[in-house]
Amino acid sequence: MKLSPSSYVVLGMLGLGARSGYDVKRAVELSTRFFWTISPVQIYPELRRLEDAGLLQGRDEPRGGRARRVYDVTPAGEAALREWLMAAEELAMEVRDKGLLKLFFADALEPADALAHVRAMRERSERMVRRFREEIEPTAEGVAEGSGRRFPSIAARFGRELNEWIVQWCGDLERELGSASVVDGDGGR
Amino acid sequence: MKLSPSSYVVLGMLGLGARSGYDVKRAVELSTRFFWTISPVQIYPELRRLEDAGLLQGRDEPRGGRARRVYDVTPAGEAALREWLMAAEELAMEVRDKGLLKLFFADALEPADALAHVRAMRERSERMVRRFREEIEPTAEGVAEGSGRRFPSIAARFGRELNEWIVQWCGDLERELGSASVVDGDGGR
DNA sequence: TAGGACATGTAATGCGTTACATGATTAT
DNA sequence: ATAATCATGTAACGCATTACATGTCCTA
Repeated sequence: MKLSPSSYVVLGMLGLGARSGYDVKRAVELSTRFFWTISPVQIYPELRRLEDAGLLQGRDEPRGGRARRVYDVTPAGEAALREWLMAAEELAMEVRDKGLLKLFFADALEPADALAHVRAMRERSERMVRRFREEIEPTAEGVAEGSGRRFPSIAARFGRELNEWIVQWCGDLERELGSASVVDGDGGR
Repeated sequence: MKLSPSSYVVLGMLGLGARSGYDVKRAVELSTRFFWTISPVQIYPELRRLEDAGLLQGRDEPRGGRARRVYDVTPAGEAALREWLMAAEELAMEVRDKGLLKLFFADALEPADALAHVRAMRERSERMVRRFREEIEPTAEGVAEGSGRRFPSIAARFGRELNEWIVQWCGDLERELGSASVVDGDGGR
């Protein structure tokens, strides 16, 4: 029985206090989404698999007439999570960024259009910074105050500061491209 | 006929001077790989599709007895690339980073192990910085000197500087975590 | 009383990877 | 002679998304 990183997202979220599949879904939307997306539909089958493997203990706990199944992490589940966290494996970071991809090919555009594209990239990260500030970091800090878990908040800080860095970088590039009416031989700093 | 971003990677690489599928494969490995991976196997069917759509013109050009098919971008292909580059669409950046994911759940670890994990993340980005410096940026600068195309080099600079930023960030976090944990003293073992 | 959040799924599809497969040319 | 690189694929599989589907509870 091999678990994927997505399995550990589900397992880990239950460890952080989520009880139902729906809790996991909401928690993911406010946190790991930004560095590990899983779609809502795969959460429920994953919960079943983890229960079959003995890493979760589930029971039905309907809210009124509404079906609902809640889970607890078993000692075996906690051990499996820790084992995965400590495993020395490739930590490969994969990025799929249409913005950067288009930037790469931007020589096919007029300079003004290339500049507009960099501006769009900057604005995208500005929106992300706001999103982190207003939603994600406050939620993560709530977790820290409630349970003493500090790393969700640290990961959120990474997300915000990364996007702040991108905003800065795009701003610099905009100035570089804007002032490059004259052909320069110097590649920059 | 809808083209995916991966289609435009192939189309764009031919626009940047690649001639065969194999050329595209090598170019991707040294450039877009880091923000848009496509696996070698999907390049060849993609070339056929683009040719069927009239965006490429291919012809067989064997090297000795070795089969080889080379492609030229048609005017329709150039137009399609420009149109995609200018399209106002979501530039969604997706990141799949096991390192960050594990950091998010690192409260389940002993402080010393969490610190070791941040160190591993830093070392990963240090390797990436070297990779960019030694392979990717020189290649991209070769393109710039050869053809005047500057954006591949700008994208490479983004990759290096981003990883430099991550190295910095992880270093800061290591100091923050190191000074907080009075418990372990094996930092210099 | 209607809309949104809660709660959980199924079915079909597509995308991409892994593993496998072939064979020629060039450098050592 | 052998390894590495050039060059191009096929087949099977699995993961993940999209679209669809169902029904309850709460709030304005």
